[in-house]
Amino acid sequence: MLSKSSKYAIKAVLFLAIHSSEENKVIVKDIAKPTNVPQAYIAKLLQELVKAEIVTSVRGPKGGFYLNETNLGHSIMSIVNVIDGEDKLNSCMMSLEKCNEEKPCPLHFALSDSKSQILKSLRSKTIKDVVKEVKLGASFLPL
Amino acid sequence: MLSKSSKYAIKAVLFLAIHSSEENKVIVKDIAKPTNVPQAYIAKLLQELVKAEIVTSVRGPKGGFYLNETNLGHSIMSIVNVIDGEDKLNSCMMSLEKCNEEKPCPLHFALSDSKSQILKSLRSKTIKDVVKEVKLGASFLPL
DNA sequence: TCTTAAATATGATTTTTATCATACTATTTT
DNA sequence: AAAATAGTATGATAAAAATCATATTTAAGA
Repeated sequence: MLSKSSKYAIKAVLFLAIHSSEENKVIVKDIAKPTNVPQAYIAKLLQELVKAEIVTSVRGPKGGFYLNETNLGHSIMSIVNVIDGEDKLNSCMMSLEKCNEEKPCPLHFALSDSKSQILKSLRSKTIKDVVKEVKLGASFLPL
Repeated sequence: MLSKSSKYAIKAVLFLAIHSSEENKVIVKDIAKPTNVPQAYIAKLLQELVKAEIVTSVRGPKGGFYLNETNLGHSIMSIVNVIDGEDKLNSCMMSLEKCNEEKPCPLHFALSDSKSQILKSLRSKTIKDVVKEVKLGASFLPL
C-alpha cells in the first residue's frame, strides 16, 4: 500500500513536525538516525518534499529542514502523493485498474469500506493532527 | 499493500473458482487471457499455489487447473501468504517493523482500525465466499 | 574573502520484482 | 510406442525501487 519511500517520507516529516521550527532547524543526519532511514536516501526524498512545499529548507551553515505553519497544515496523503505519485493509493487493490460500484472488482465489496476509511483518514489528517496523537504516546521506532 | 503478484494470483484463483471444476479443467492460456496476466508469469504463480494446495493441477492432454472443494475453502489471505510471504501484510503501515497498542507508530491510531478490518476480511473470506459476491456483479477487468 | 557547513543535483549501483524463454516430465490418445 | 498436450523446473532478462556516491551550490562566520 505505502511504499517504503512514502513511509520514510512520512516518518521524516513527522519527526520534523515534532522536533523542528524556524529557529530550530534539523539537518539530514539528525533526521536519518532517529528515524532509522538511510541518510542519502532520506535526503533525496526531502528534496522532493521541499519542491512540493511540504517541508522548508535552508542551505549553508545553520541551515537544515523545518516545518512552518503552512507546512504543518498539509495532509498525510499529500506526502504520499508527492513520493508515490497521485493515484498509487487510489488504484484498485485487486485488479490493476480502478474499480467502483458499477464496475466492482471481485474484492470490491470485501475491502472497499475499509479502504475508503483509510483513504479518508490519510486525506483529512494533517501533519499537525497526527503530531497531537504522537505526543500522546506513539513512538517512531517500534520494535 | 498487495503486490502485483498477489493480485495476479487472486485473480487467477477466483477465475478458476468460477470457471473450473474437476470435469472442467482450465489451461494456463485460458486463465492468462481473460484475467489479463502474462501467461508465463501466471504459470509460475500457479505452480506455487499448487504446491501450497490452494489449486489443483493435472498434467498432460485433458489436463489443466481447477479448484476442488477443499481448495475453495481457503481464505484470500492464504493466497497472499503463499505469494508474498507470511507477514508482508501484517507489517506496520508506517514504520518498517510491527507496531501495536503499547508501541504504536505515529499513524497507528489513524489507521489501525481500518487496517485490521481489511486483514480480518482477507483472513475470514474464503474463495467460495468471494465467488458468491462476484456472481452478484463484480467484474474481472474494470476499466 | 576564504573556509566550512549545510542542502541540491545527478547519476551509478544494488536489490527486488516482474517478465520471458527454454528444456523437461507426465499423461492421454492414436 | 509414438506423438501431442498439458504442467513443472530452472534460470535469464528487464524494469522498477531502493540505496549509495560524488560533485555542486548556497549561506554563515571568521
